[in-house]
Amino acid sequence: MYVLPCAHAQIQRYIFISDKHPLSTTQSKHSRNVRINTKLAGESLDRRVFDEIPVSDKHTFAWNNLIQTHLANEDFDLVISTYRNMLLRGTARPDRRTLPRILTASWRSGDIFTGKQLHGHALKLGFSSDHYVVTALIEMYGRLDSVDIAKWVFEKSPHRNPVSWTLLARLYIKQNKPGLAIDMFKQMVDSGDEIDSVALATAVGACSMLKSLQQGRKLHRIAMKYGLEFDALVSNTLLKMYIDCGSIKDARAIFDRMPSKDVITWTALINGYVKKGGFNECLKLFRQMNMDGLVKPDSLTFSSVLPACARMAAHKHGKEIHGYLLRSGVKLNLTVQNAVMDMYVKSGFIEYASRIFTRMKDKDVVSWTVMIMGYSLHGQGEQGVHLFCTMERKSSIHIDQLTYAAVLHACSTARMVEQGKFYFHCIKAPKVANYSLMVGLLARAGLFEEAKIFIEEQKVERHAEVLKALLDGCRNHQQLVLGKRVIEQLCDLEPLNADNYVLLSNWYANSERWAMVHKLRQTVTDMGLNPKKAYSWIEFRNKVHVFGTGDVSHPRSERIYGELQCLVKKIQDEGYRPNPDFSLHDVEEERECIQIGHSEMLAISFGLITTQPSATIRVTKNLRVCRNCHDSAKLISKTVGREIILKDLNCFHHFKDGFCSCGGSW
DNA sequence: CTAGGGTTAG
Repeated sequence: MYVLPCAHAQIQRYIFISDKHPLSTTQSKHSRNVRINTKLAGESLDRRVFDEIPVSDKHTFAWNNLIQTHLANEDFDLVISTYRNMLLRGTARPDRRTLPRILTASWRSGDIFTGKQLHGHALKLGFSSDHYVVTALIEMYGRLDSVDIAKWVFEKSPHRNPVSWTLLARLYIKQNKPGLAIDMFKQMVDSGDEIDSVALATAVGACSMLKSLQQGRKLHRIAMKYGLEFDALVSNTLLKMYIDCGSIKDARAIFDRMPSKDVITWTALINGYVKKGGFNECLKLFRQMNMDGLVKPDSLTFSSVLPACARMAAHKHGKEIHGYLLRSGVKLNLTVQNAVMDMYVKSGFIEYASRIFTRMKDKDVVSWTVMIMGYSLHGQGEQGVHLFCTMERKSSIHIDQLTYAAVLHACSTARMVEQGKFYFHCIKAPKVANYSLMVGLLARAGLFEEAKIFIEEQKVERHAEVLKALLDGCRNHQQLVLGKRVIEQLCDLEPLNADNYVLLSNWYANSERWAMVHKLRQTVTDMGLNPKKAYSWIEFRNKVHVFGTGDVSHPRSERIYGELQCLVKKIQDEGYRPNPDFSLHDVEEERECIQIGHSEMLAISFGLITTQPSATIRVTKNLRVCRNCHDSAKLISKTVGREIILKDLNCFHHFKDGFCSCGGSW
């Protein structure tokens, strides 16, 4: 730490003014050091006061420039030592442009001691009402956790300006008190002071935190009144505010009205659509942005659009965007690389993801998590657990909830019950997702008693997510009695979720209790609920072809059904028999439909007739694949000699040579 | 020659 020369005793008095001065509380310890160190600073200095330093603008200008250079290089210690030398030489007085720079250096290097000395210098030099010096002081105290002093300086300053108001509002935001930040802004408006775009944007940002659409709209009106609505900063924060407050419609409205949009504008809206699940809209926007050609996407834009591809498993779009990313010259930072990796994992190309992962020099916790989860999703649980161990051994990465969730998932996939328990106990404050994974792990391994005890002990029986994990186990192990109990608990817990009644209805249908089936169906209709519909899709020639259950709307329907009938006949000749049990099936329309009309089979059939022989078929389904379709797909992969990759709600099924990567549990 | 600001991945 540097100690600044405090030449005159008077200066020290300015720093440590009195008991009432807010600075005084933490001072007593330091004041002795100051005196000792002041002596060390040099004999000659004791005789010199700021007043005796000649005023020479030319010299001060030179010092300021030197200081500015060091500041730009982030050499904060050098900034402070240069200032020290400036004082020791005594040929140039610090001016109102000098102090803010030194103050910046002091907070940037976390040095409040120097900051407080500078405060003294500012007073002595007569800058206590200079805007730049005062705001630099407020910022310094605020940044160095002396919020009360920052407020004190603000209150005592004779002229307040938008910068000082904004700094204070930001202090409230940092303390997670957005309401007070907005109050600050309102006071500023009421005080009649001029307001500017940064102040307004800060207040709008506080609305984002509050998620208050009402407050946000008020600020929007103020922005319009002051003619700041289409200031780049203001309109971008308004756009983000509408997204954070859940109104993508308002966000879109301001976007459409903005006369000029920059990369942040586009990225914010693209991201807004992704968060809402509007993946197609997001891709459309990304395309439009590139077609317009006025704005180039940056790494943040790519990091926003890639997850949309991942979530849709739109591998062709994803690959295309990856190619565009490489050609664009955008820097491949960790975030983008992780997003690319995840896109490949989620669209079925685990081997591409793995290759990128291996070549990455720097990996962070997200990179590892994506890859561990990736292996698990693709049925390679052991690989995932192995990778987790490697990570623990090789790097000092801080493992968080999501990483543990990934390794628990991998243990579940690999049926590694003991390891799973071990990792679960490593989690410091487990979340519901972690409990669910643990229940899923036990249930998948057929340890239903243990799962029940676990649920009771951890008191998580009131979480639908946990019960659904248990139900998945029941489904895989055909535990009809327990399954029904779980379904009833689910109906109890989520009475407005139509899917639970579908489960129950299917259970009754299986035992041919049609009265109950009709009653449940009536209940769903009466409550105005909509059970989920199943559909599957496949990309072909840059178009997504979507199929519903029993869908005959596709132009090539006849051919699709013909091919399917042919294939089913073939596998039946080889001994395949469908399973009549649909008791725990979770889509009603599918239970009723003949298996040949299930959406995943239609998509697979379409894939088979449209692609090269031996090409891999990639299909995605929005819900879980049905057991009969699953078993048929295994046999079909063998009959036609093709790999079929089917992504469903929970995982990827790689059907090849009559086997599936999921090992029969999903 | 000086001050406060907006978009990103599991």
